[in-house]
Amino acid sequence: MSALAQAVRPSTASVTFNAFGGLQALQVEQVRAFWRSVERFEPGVQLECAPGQGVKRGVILSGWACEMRILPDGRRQIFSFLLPGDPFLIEEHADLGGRGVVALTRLEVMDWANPFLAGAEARETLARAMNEAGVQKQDRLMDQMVRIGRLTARERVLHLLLELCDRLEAVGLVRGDTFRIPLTQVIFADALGLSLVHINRTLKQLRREGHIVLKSGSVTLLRREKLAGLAFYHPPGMAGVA
Amino acid sequence: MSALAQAVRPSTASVTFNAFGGLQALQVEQVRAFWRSVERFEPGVQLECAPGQGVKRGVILSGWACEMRILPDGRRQIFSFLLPGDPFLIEEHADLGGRGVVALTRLEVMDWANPFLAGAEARETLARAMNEAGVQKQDRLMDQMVRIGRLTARERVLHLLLELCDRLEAVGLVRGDTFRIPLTQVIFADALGLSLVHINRTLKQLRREGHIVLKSGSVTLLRREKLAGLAFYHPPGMAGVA
DNA sequence: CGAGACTTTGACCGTAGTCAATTTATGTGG
DNA sequence: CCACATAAATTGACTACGGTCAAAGTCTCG
Repeated sequence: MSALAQAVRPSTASVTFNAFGGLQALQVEQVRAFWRSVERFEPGVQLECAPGQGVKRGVILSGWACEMRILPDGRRQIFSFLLPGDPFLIEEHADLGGRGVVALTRLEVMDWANPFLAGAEARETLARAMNEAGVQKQDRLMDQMVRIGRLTARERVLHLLLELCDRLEAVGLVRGDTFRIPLTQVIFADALGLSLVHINRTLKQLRREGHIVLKSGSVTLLRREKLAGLAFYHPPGMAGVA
Repeated sequence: MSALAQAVRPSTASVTFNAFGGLQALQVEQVRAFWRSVERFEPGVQLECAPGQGVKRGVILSGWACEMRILPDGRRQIFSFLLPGDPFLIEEHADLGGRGVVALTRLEVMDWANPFLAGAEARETLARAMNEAGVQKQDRLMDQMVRIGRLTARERVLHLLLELCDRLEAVGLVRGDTFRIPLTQVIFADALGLSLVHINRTLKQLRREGHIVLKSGSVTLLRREKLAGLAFYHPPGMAGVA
C-alpha cells in the first residue's frame, strides 16, 4: 500500500546488496552515495540538525524514534513514534517550546536530501510518498490527541497498539498479529499521558482478559477487529466506517 | 509582529470602506471580489468544502471556530481554536477519522484562494504569512498535546487562557490583560480533556485565588508572567527561555 | 414571563497517581 | 558460566484528582 515502503524497504535493505554483481558503475556510485547518507544513533540520543542549516530532513531506515517535549518540571510528553520508513523533519531551535526527536533504539537514518535514487521520476515518487506520509502523520497526531484527551487507560493502550500494528504491517514488520515493540513501559506512559505504574496494571489487565500477549518485547493482538471496536480505533486510509 | 494581522485586520475591516470615495474602478472591483469571497456561518455549523473540490482554504475574518473530532460514543475532543486572522484548511472526506471544523460563534470566513488583494507581491506576502501561521499552528498542536497529556486541570486552564490571550493580542483583540472569550465551559472541557463540572470548579478556584477575573464572557489574566510560570506556559515565537 | 441553554454546587465514586518495596530481566567483567 | 550491577517490570497500600449524577440557580432571548 505505501509507496514509501516499497521505495525504501527498511530492515531488508541488505537484500539489495546481494545483487551487487550485476551493478553498473553508476549504480555503484549510487550505492556509495546511499551509504554516505546513512547516519547512526544510539538509544536516548537526540537527533539534531547541523547548526546553521535550519532544517534536517530524513527517513528512518531501522529502529524506533519519537518526537517529544520535556517540561522544566521533568514531565515528558511523547507526541509520536517514528518507525522504519517514516520521514521526519528537525528544526534548529526547536528544543524547548518545540519538539525534539530522540532515538528510542539503535537507529539508522538516511538524509532525505541525498540523491541516492536514480532518475528524476524515482525521486519524485519518493517525494510524493513523503508528502502522503506527512498527511497521514497529521491524522495520527489527531488520533494521539483523542487518545490522551478522551480515552480511558485501557482504550489508550489498545488504540496505540493497534496503530503501531497497522503502521508496522505497512512496512512488513508484522507476522500474523505479532510484532516487536522496543518500548519500555515508561515510554508507553509518556506517550499516553499515564503513569508508569498504571500502564503496567493496564497491560496486566489486557493480558488477563486475553486481549493481548506480551512476551519479551513482542506483542500479539488477539482479535484485532474486536479490539478496534473497544478502543474506537479507526484504521488509517479509509474513512467513513463508523 | 504578525504580517497576517496587518494584511487582514479582522473586525476592523469595515474601516477600509470608509474611504470608498477615493477608490478607483479597479479598487472597487477588488472590494467586490473581496465581499464575494466572504462566507458566513452560524454557531454550531460545520464548515465543509464544496463536494468534488478536494480542499477548501480560508481565513477567519471574525468569530471563533474550532477543529475537533467526535467519537461514535459522543465524546468530543477539540484540537485547536481558530481565531480571527487564522488560516484553515478543510479536506473533503475528513469527517470521521479526521478533523471537522465547526463554528463556535457567528463566523465570517474569507476564501483564501480568491485574489482580492492587488499585486503579486501583496499576495505573496499573504502566502508567506499563511505559511508562518501554519508553522505556529503546528507548535500549538504540541502545546495542546502537552496540556491534555501532562498538565493538571489548573495548569491546563491557565495554559490555554495564556495561549488565547497571546494569540488575540497579536491581532489586537486584547485590552490590557482582558479579552473576550465566546466559549461555554463545555467547549473548554472538550478542548482540555476534562469534564464540564471540573472545568467549572477549576475556574472557580482560579478566581478565588485571584489569578483570573471572569465576567460575562470576558477574561482578565492577573500577573501573566506569574501565571505563565505556574502553567509552564511558553510564549510563542522566542524559544530557549527556560 | 417562560423556555432553553449555561453555570454552579453538593455528594459520592472511581480511575489513575504516588510511594515504596520486591521480583525479574539484561548485561558485564571475572 | 557465574556473580554482581543496573535497568525494567511488578505488586501492594494508600491517596487524590477528576468524573458522574442530580439538583438548583442564572442568564438570554423571544
